[in-house]
Amino acid sequence: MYQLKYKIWIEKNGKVFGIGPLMLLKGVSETGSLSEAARKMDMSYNKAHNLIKSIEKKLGYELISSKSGGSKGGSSELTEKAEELMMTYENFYNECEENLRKIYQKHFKNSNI
Amino acid sequence: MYQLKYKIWIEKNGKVFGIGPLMLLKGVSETGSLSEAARKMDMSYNKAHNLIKSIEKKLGYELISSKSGGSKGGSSELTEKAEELMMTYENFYNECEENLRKIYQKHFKNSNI
DNA sequence: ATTCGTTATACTTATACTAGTATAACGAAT
DNA sequence: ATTCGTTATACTAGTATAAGTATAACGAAT
Repeated sequence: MYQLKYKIWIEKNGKVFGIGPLMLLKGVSETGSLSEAARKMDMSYNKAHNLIKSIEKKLGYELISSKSGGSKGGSSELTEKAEELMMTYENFYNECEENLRKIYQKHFKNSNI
Repeated sequence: MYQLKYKIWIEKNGKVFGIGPLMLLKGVSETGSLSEAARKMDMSYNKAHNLIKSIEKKLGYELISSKSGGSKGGSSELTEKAEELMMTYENFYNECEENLRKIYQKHFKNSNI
C-alpha cells in the first residue's frame, strides 16, 4: 500500500522554519545546551549551529542566547521570540498533520491503484 | 511576511508520485508525446523518461504506452491505470492545498513573529 | 595557570541529486 | 533507401546539500 509523505515549512528570505529546527529548539529548551540538543537528535554540533544562525539571519532576530565558558562549558537558552515562533509553528503543524492524514485516508483508503 | 511551502507525495518502494509526475503525465495526455510534454515543462526528455520508468517500476504497472517510429516519430499515451492514479492524486492534492492554505492563514495571519 | 565542555567559525570531503551529452532503434512517409 | 522526430538507454559532468574535520575562544571552577 501507499504511504503518505509531506514536508511543510515556511519561507522568508528562503527556507526558514520547519519541523527540524522546531525539534532542535525544543532540545535546547529541555537541555539548556545547543550542543546537547544536537547530540540528542544525532546532529553534529556544527550543523545545528549553522542551522540556527542561518535561520536567525533570515528572520532578523535571535532564537537562542548563548554564553560560552564557565564550569559547564557554556549554555544556550531560547529567546522569547523563539518560543512564540515555536508555539505558532507547532500548533500550525499539528493541525496540518491531522488534516492531511484525514484527506489521505479519504482518497487513498480503498484505492488499489 | 512568511510564505507557506510544502511538498506532498506518496511512497511505495520509495518516492513514487507527486505533483511533478502528475504534471508530466497531464502533458503526455494533452500532447500525445512524452518528448513534447517534457519540453513544455522545461524538462529534458531523458529526465522525463527516467522519471516515468522509475515510477512504473515502483508501482508495478505501466503509466504510458509508447511507440517509436512512424511519420511523427512516435507517440505516447496514458494507460487506464495512469488516469486513475492521476485523478485520485489530483483530487487528494487539491484538497490538501485548500486545507493547508486555510490552516496557515489561521495561525500565521496576524502573526508578526 | 590549568582544566573542561561548551560556543563559535572556517575549511574540506562525501554524497545525492540534477542536468547534460551521446548514440541507437523505430517505422511511416517520401 | 533516406528522412524525420520520437522513444529508448547509457554514460558523464555539474551542482547543491550534507557531513566531517580542525581549531580557537570562552570563563567559572579547581
